[in-house]
Formats: sequence, C-alpha cells, structure tokens
Amino acid sequence: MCIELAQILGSEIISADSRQFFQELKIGAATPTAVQLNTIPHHFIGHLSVRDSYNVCAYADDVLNFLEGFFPQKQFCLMTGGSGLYVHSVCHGIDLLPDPDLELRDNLKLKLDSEGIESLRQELMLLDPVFYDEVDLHNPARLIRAIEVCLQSGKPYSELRHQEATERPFRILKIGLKREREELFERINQRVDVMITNGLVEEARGLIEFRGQPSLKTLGYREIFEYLDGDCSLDEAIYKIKANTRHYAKRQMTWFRKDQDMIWFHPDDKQGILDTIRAFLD
RNA sequence: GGUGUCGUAGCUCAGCUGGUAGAGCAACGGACUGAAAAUCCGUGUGUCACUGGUUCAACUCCAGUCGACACCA
Repeated sequence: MCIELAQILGSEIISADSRQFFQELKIGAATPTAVQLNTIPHHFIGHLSVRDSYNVCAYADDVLNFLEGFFPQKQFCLMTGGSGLYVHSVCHGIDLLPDPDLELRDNLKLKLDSEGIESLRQELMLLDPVFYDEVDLHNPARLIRAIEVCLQSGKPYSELRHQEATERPFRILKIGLKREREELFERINQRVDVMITNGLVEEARGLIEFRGQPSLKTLGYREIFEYLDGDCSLDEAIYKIKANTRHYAKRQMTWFRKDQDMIWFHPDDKQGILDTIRAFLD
C-alpha cells in the first residue's frame, strides 16, 4: 500500500516501526520483503541488531539527521508506522532527558519485585511530588522511568519534562488508515497464520537467547517462546498472538485517534489519499 | 428404546439449604515522553434451553418438551 503510493509519488520511505529496526526480526515484525525494499529506498529498517539497545530519542535524532541531508535533494518523504510515540517524536519532538541507565533500571525492577509497587511510589513521592500527583500510580514502567530520571539528573522528572511541541523545518501531513473492526480482525488472523506458515516458530527459536532484550519483548515472539518453553500448545500460542495483535491494533487506534491533525481514510481509498497528498504538496 | 449427567455472558465455567446472577478469557472505552509490538487503567454486554406447575417469591424444587454427552440394550 505504502510502497505503491511511494512509487506513484516518487517518494522514499522512512519506517517508524519500532520492531522493523531490528534486522533479525523479519517474519514476526512483518518486515517488507527484499523485493519490496529494492523497489523503493527504505530507511530505518533492519539498521539495528536485537542485541542493540535503542530508544525513541535516538530514533528521533537519527531521523532528523537523515532528513537534514534528504530534504535539500527531495521534496518530500513518506513515513509509515505503527509506533505512535516514535511518530510523535519525529513530528513534534521529545524532551531532552538522560538516557536510561539499564543497571539502575534493573535495580528498580528488583525493588519492585521484592518490596512491591508501594515502595516505588514512596520513592517517587520524595523525589518528585509534582509528578507523583500526575502519574499513573499503578504503572511500574512509569514509576521506574521517573525515578531513573530523577536519580540520574539530580532533578525532579517533572522539571525536565516540558512536553511542548517543537517546530520542525518541514511541513507534515498525517494520514490515518482505518478499517471496520471485523475486516481488521480478519486481516490480523490471516497475517498471523501467514507468519506461522513462513516459519515464525523457527525464527523465534533462533532468537530465544535474546529473549531478555527489550527488542524481543515483542508481540509474536513472546508467545512462541512460551510455546517453546512447553507452557502452551502451538495452537494456544497462535490464539494468543492473534488476541494480542488485536489489542495492539486497538491501542494504536486509541493513540492516533486523539491526534486532531490526522486525516482518516479507508486503506482502499488510494485516490482520496493521493489527492490529499498532492493538494498538500502544491 | 431405557437409564444417567448436563443446558447460565461471545467462549470456558461458578452460583450453598428458593429472595430475578458472577469469575477468567474475549469484546468495548481510555491513558501514554528513552521498555511504546512496551506498560497500565476502566466497563458486564444475560429471555439462566423451552413450556407448564408448586410458592409471596424459581437459575435454584417438580413434570413435560427439545438439544448435547455418557452408559445400558
């Protein structure tokens, strides 16, 4: 779909898919095929290994650097993607915060496991009472990240977090794709079945040693790891991948739906999308 | 044909001795600033198979009907 548009418009493609970055994740991340990748120049696909640690901020920097060299030559570029926060970081920026310290993060996780979430809440309340009042106190990931930033920077997280949109030296057109639920679910089921046929189980088996990496805390691989551990049958794993993919698709919709700039189309409405892009470029 | 068990939410099932139902999963809605395909929050959506009966009151007790399963012929 996107490749077809890129062909018609003579564009290149930037991926904002936080899993297609990793070269080892092919089947499970539904990475475009070699043929597709050769048809149109793609960027930020397979540029990392699952051993690498990467994050939104690094991604935003990389994309902006790339675009700095790209835009003098070309008029525009398509960006596609799944990961709302990653799209946001490129379009509107992301605050300058210390990079995660993985050792510190592990320690905080240990604290969570041994002393419970209340201990994280108490710690955050002392470090940053302002953020404590805003944060989702049930969400360990949020608590841990905030504590990390406080400890690493010596300042309250809330002081470093401005969440203001940054002006970009380029114009942005946002196009959202939306299908009827029933149709979407049908396609999800097919997609998962195809992954299995294409060898997802073998791909996952080959990556099981990296299962602790953030890059493999990924839909599709986790469920297959469970199967390989003998904790469920293959059918159960497939069922879970389908269910979790539905949940993920729903979360994407929730994220993008609240974006006022988004213009929505049915994916089959190629003409409508093309017209909108051309009008934007004129 | 006979006997027995069962029929409750989309699915799997709870529901004690009668007071018009509740869990898990699914579904639906939401949050989200370096884990984001991650992490977390909220919502029960129901002719309790059907028809009668007993009762102030039936998912619950009784009878019949239909359906599923098991065993016996």
